[in-house]
Amino acid sequence: MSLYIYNSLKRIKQLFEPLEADTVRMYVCGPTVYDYPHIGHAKSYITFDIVVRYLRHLGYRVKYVQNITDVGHLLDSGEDRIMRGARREKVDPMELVERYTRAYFEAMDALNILRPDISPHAAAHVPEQIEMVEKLIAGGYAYEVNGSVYFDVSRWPKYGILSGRDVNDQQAGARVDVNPEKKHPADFALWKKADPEHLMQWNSPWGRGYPGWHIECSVMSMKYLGQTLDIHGGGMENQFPHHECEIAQSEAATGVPFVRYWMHHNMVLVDSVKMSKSLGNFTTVAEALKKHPAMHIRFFVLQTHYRSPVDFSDSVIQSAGQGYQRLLNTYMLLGRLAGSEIAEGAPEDVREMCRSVISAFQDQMDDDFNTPNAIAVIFDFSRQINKYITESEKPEPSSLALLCETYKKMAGDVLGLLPGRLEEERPAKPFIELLIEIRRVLRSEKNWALSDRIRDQLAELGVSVKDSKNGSEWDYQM
RNA sequence: GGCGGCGUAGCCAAGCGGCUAAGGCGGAGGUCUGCAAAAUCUCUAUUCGUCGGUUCGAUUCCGAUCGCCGCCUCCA
Repeated sequence: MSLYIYNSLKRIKQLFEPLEADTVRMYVCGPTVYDYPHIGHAKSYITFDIVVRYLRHLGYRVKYVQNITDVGHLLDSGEDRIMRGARREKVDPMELVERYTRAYFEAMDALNILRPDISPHAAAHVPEQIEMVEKLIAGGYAYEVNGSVYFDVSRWPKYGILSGRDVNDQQAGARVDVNPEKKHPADFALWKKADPEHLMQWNSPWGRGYPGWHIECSVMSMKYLGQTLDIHGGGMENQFPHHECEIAQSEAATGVPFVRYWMHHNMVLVDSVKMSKSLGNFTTVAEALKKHPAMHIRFFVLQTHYRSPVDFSDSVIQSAGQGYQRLLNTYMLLGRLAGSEIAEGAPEDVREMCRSVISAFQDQMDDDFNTPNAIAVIFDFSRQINKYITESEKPEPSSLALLCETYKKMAGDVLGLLPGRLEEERPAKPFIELLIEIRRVLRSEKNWALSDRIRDQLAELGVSVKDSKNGSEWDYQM
């Protein structure tokens, strides 16, 4: 089977074929760095992390660009988000940007989200944005009014192609007051005139000002990926107007298709209502990480398809965490048993089992990144492995190594759900092993009281001990 | 008003024309075990918001209806 992606532009799943055979050019709308990242960001970037990882797993060279918005993204009040943040924290706008860009990457790193290959800042690409605005004016697609430049939607009949809207059916001013400078309420700003007190402003052919929000994505994506992108991703709430505007301005400027596959993920809800900063009901990633291990959050997100909304609550993440722990236990068991064995020469029946599991896994991922089903495949695999290990007298070392490798490929490389190294830094290891050894003697003497006490106290210190006929296993608890 | 999405077991969640409606959590019982944990086995939706229609056949398609949610100038 081949990879099919749900293309929001066509509203169907389509066979994925990049423009250039082995390379995928992918752009995802990044954060506006004026506050701490929240779990909505987590869902978004986990979603596209999976896309990147899976495409790489399939052998593509993926060039992944994700912008950092640090200018021009306004609040409904018309205030620039960055300036609002800077005022709130009494720092320079660019200090604020630096602060929250770091916070953003720290949060994403914690969730095991691979960093983009390029993270361009909007404020660092103002000349390019001015250039594109000039091009649009020259082409007759934009007009200047009083130092601001607007895209003329009437000159672009295809406006609405992505969101399926007719601009004339929309409620002008539904949320933000209509700007009288515009010829049509649907026209959108490419360049905005700046008041003298506006902290972020640049010289332009139209006077001092700053770029509109949509233009940065067009400019930076095309600068680093070329005029036609294979994949452009983002949240559903940005489908209109943001992505619609990107298409209009990009295609008006270049005359070629801007994006071949549009991917939109669904929202995070809290008590069934959208979580957003404007509603004030958001949970930051840092807060969530205090309550839940990062992998539990990641697993929780991946147990829902990316085009479905996810209702965030502590109890559902805990439930997900229980399931995750089972998957992790199998992996740790395999890791311990396989040690440094190599998979070379594993018997045919085990090879066959791994082949069919990988194939089932890929079938699910090929179907528009169906991670819930892909995880179900791993649960089945986990059960098979546990049975194999308990039922065989002495499991084949090469088989164990192959199973471990296969497990890691799916759960680790593609889904990003496994710890990087099984043997973390363990300064306490020799001491724990000493206790385990003492406990072994106590148990052989049937001194249950003391051996149980050691087990209980180790548990309190974060070390779980599991006894079996063949001795005791221990591990750090997640 | 316009555009779009969603309603599947106690909870989370796949499936979207036809095998017994995946998987996870929780629950019940069994195996293993000094106990605990882990692991494993069995059971846990005659039914997919409601009502019609199309069809040999619908959770899946169409229509209506109820409920929930998102977007409509700049929220991941």
